[in-house]
Amino acid sequence: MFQAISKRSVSDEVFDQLRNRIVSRDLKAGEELPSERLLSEMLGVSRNAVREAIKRLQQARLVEVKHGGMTTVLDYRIEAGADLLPSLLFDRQGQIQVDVARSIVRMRQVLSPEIAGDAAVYGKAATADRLDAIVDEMVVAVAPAELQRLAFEFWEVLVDGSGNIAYRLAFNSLRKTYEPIWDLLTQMLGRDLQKLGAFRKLAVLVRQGDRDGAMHSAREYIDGSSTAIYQFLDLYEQHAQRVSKDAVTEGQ
Amino acid sequence: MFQAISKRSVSDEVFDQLRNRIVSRDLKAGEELPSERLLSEMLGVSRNAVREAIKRLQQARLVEVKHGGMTTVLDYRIEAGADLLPSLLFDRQGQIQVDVARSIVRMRQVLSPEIAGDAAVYGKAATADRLDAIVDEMVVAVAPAELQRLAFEFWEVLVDGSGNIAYRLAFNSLRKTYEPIWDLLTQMLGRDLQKLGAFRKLAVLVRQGDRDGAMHSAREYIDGSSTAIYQFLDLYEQHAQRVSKDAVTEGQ
DNA sequence: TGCTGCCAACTGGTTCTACCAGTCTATCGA
DNA sequence: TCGATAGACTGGTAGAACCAGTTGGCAGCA
Repeated sequence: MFQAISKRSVSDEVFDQLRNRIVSRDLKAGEELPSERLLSEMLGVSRNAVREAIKRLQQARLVEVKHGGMTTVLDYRIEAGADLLPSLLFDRQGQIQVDVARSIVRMRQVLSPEIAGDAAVYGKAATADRLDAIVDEMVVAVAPAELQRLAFEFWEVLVDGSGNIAYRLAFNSLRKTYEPIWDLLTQMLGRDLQKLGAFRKLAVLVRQGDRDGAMHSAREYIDGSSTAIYQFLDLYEQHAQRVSKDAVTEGQ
Repeated sequence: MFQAISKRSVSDEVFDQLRNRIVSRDLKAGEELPSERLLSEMLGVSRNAVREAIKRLQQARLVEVKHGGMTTVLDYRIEAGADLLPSLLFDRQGQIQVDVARSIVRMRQVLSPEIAGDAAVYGKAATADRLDAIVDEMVVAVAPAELQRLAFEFWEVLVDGSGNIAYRLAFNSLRKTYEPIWDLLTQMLGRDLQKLGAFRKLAVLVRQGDRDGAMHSAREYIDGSSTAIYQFLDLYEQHAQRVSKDAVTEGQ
């Protein structure tokens, strides 16, 4: 009914604005940011807020700060970490960057079988128990949104079971990236989420410690759902091109 | 001879201290941080510096800040991104966290063949040219350190060639993680870096657009160097256990 | 008794001002 | 011409004052 009011802080606003200008190449690598005092004046905020934003840009390795000198923009493709992905997924018009989306899906596609395999080897009975419990919930779930939530939780448990902290943190970054298009994903994955047999089978293989079996089974499922997303992205791309072409035509 | 004096800013110091307390479970998930005013008093710094540090913790998803309420610690294993890896690699005594290191090597091992395969498909001639140029340099390189630099640059070019921004940013995170143990890596990889034939072959396969060949060749090489690292980590682990056991014995 | 509303004492959010500490450059003197 | 230096930038730090949410207790009313 009512939804919480999002009250973004001033420094968050400054951070977003600067970050967007950097990832959109509006501010190119090597260029210098205006001085803190100038920025605070231009944006109508305190120098404090600007400093907090720049500290965060520095942490994200989007800029380099030098005491006494100017703050310069870095090449985010070389320096930035996976935490930048969410802000790369959409362009300034709010359109999905199809190549970015494809990259993310591909990485998930590649990592998932390995995660399942490692979970089969290193996961304890507790992992298999949790997986079974989730599948049990999926069986009685009706709403696609609920099914999707459980499916993603299934993978989170597998990631946990793999005992690999690098997988875990990388998956966290991916999760943060597709959270904004959660509902869209529900539509894309509709059919694949119905394949409860695949989930059940995977849970069994993990319990049996069958590395190859789990990998194969995981690959089979994840390839399917990845293909569904790729197909959507292809359509989205064609649609976006057609729209932008129309816009050009109208402009003439 | 002389090395630059690291003049860490106050807020960096505060950030590091709080982050370390969180990743070492000294501050557990759900616990509350002292208020900004109290923290600034305890640490003997301005509230300004504390705020900058907390803003960064917030960005790293290590804490949750609520206007009017207390700032609480989050579970970094669930929330944090891959950028946290560097600070997980060492414990408080400066010892390598072997399981974290293994995780990172494993992820690199899994991603690398896929990256090589994608680079073979999506990389242009320019990618193959750059790879050849690097191998040419490797042939005349003598110092192991120089060889290692070139080998890692080789992989960076492959990641670029794959055209996958998610791979790119994930690799950036991994790179930042093993930068602190760069010299140690030189020792571990000594023999594998001599395998110039493997690099040359990979470059050729990428130029030919041979996806499966590039993947296979990359897997062959990366499995070898990964094994070398795993073996070192096993020894390191045994040594660390022996030392800690001795320490206990001495304490008796 | 139990609910409502308000107030006080916290919390983080924001803005100033003043000053410290590096870096760069133009200018002046040897 | 060269080099030292003064001044005008840059970011770094501190502190005070105030705004803005949250919480809990207390007074007052039903």
